[in-house]
Amino acid sequence: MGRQPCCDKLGVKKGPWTAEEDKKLINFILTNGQCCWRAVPKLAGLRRCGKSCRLRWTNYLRPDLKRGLLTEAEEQLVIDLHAHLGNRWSKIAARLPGRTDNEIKNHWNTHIKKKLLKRGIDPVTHEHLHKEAKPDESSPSPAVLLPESGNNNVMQENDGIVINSEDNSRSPTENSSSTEDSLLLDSICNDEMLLSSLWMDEAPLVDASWNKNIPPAAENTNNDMGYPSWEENYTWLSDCQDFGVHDFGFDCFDNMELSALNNLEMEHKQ
DNA sequence: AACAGTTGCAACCGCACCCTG
DNA sequence: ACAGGGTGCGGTTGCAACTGT
Repeated sequence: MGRQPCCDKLGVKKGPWTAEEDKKLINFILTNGQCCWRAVPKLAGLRRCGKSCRLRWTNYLRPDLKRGLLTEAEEQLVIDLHAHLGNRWSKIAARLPGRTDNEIKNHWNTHIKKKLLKRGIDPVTHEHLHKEAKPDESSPSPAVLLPESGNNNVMQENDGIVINSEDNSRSPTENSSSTEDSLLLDSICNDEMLLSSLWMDEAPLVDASWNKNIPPAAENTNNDMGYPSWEENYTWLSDCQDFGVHDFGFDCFDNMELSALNNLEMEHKQ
C-alpha cells in the first residue's frame, strides 16, 4: 500500500553485472563499509537498485566467500541442517563459513535434491519415499543419521525428521573434504547445544564477523574465527574474477593504489 | 558442425520482518 | 500502538554453458 519501491525503476539497470560495476561496488564498500544499501548505488555511482547491490555483494563479491562446489562434508552438513531447519537457507548458510544462502539454495535444488531422490529420500521431509524399500526400519522413532564424525556414525534422534546417511558406498576415506570441513562438521554435528540452538535461532552466526561498517584495514587483521584474511581473499578474487580483482584497488593493500584502477581499467578494456 | 535439450547459477521479485520515530 | 522505511529471505526466472544426437 503506497509503499515506496526500493529503487526508482526508471533508469535502473538490471541483469548481469559488469566488471566495471563490480569494481565500483567493491571500491565503495571497501572504502565506506556497508551502509544504507539504498544509498549505495548513488554514492558508488551505480545505476543499480540498492537491493541488487546488496545481493551482488553478499552473494558474489564479498571477499570471505569460498568459491567452487560444496565439499562432501559441506553437502552433508547442508542435508543435516536442512532436516532441522527446512528451507531456511540463510540459517543454513550461517553454519557454512564462506557460503551464501543463494549458493546453498542453488546447490540444494540442482544437486542435493536429485541425490536424495536417487536414494529414495524425500528432500522435503527427509523420509524414505518408499517405506517398503527400507525393510529394517524397526526403530520406533525416526532418527537422524549425522554424517561421519571421525569414525563414529552417529544416529541421533531428532524431532521426528529423518536424515538419511550419505551414500553408503562412500567410505570415510573417500570423503574428499578438507580437514577444516571435517572439523567444522564434527563440531557442529557433535554439538547438541548448537543443533538445538538452531531451532531457537539464538546461536551466534559464524559469519557474523563479516559485518557492517568494518574498515577494510581493520578487517585485514587476523580474526579469531579463522576466516581468510583480506590478502587471502584478494587471492581468491584474483582467481575467480575473470576481470581480475587486482583491478579493484583495494585500499587495504599497500601496493594497491586507487590510481592503479585506471590503468587496470584500461587493461581490462583491451 | 549444427541443433535441441538439459543443467547450473546469477540475479530478480515480492513478501515478511525489524527498527525507528 | 502504529505506520513507514530498510533489509533479509525464499522462491522463481533467465540465460549461458554444457551435453547428447
